[in-house]
Amino acid sequence: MTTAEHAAAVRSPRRERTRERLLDAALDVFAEVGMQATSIEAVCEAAGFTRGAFYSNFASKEELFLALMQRDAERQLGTLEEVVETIDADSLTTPEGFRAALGTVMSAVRPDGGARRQWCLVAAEFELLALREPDVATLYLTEHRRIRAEVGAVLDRILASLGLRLVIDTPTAVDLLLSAEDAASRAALLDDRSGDRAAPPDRRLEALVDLLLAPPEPRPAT
Amino acid sequence: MTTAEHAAAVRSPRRERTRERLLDAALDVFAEVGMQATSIEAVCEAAGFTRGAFYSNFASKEELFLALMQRDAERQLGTLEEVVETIDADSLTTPEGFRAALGTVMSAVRPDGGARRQWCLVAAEFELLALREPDVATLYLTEHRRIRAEVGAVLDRILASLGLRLVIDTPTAVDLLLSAEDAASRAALLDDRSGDRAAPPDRRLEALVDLLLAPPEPRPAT
DNA sequence: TGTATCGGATACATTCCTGTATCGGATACA
DNA sequence: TGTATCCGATACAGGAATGTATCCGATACA
Repeated sequence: MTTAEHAAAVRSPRRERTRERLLDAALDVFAEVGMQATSIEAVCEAAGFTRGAFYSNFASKEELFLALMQRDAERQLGTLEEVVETIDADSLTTPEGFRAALGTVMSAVRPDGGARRQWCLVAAEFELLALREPDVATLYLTEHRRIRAEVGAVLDRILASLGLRLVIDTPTAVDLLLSAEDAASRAALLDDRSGDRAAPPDRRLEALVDLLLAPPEPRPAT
Repeated sequence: MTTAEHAAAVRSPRRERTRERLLDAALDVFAEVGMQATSIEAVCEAAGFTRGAFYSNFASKEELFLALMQRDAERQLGTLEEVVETIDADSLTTPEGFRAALGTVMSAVRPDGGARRQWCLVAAEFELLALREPDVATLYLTEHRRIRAEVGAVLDRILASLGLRLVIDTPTAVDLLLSAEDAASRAALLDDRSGDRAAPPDRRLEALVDLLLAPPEPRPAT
């Protein structure tokens, strides 16, 4: 603990490098076998260090995990802001533009490609940890509120430039969008993992966007 | 392993009782500290047994966990069917009736009260396990498909008796409803855990129902 | 290039958990 | 009530991960 406080204070380039390597390795290993199931030893081995290096940088496995979450949250917010620039460049005039822009935003918030799986798994574990430990809960919440606020602001800007407003308030819409996105990502990974190649594509997000944007009147049954 | 296969075959009342007690204890402990973090020893202690009892009933901690998930899935489907009976008794003629009936269905699928927290935590861990191990994934998926199918059937019946149909297809609507419900539950637990008493109530589900049921035209910005 | 400091490696003691083999008491049935 | 069977308790051996104390080599700076 004293060691870790020391490490937090002193910032040498060498320290920073091994911290990064440890965090990268942790992401891999945590995603593969789960954070609870991974030993500190396993992370160190994956990073090419011994436990000595670990204990001179982190006090515990949980501290490492939280550091990882924080780092990646920063990165996400960064890419989100980058993407927002891109959107501003477009001239948004049609609902199609809205859909495209929203898709861009969502894919910025939730990474894709190989990192998507890792992100999904580790984020789920972060939430799980937050559901149990109050300290982690507040950390998790503040982080997520930042992202939700950012997405909400972007959404508002897009809508304003389109001259539209949604049926429901923006924060709730953002909640719905993000939770649908998360659920859809996990469902896709589940289908993939179960070897179910014939799984139907997930229509959740598109359907939700349709509902939010251009909802027709309910029709009598045919 | 041989022991467990034996146990699976033989069904004495005594065995059944200790199995139940072990499962109940497992639910408590798993929910409290997480399934990976709990030792078999801890479950046995909570159940008032020693590890000898455990190993004569289950082969591994994972087998125990899966048995628990299966038992509670059965129970959920059971209560869901009970609730469906209740709904049929009502005379559904108004959209308000729809909202009320849908609420009943949702609360049947996702238990409330003290069990809600436990269910949330353990279900999240189940999903996480499924995201990693293919066997668990197929198990998880078949189970969830049963529930989704059941909820979808109920939804269709309700809509038919109202003479309405939704803007989007029922399966997608069910997916949206269930994932919104799950996300809202978790968010509520998170707020609770972080001690955030001033957290605004979650409007996700209501908003989604509104969107699904009586969506007005998008309005120009004021 | 010499040197002091920093940081990762090594070794060790400790703790906890697991799985199995065996024992003894409870239970069900005549 | 007697008895055979079943099942949970006990004891033991082995393994694995943790945290710490210490050491030594690399790095940065004069």
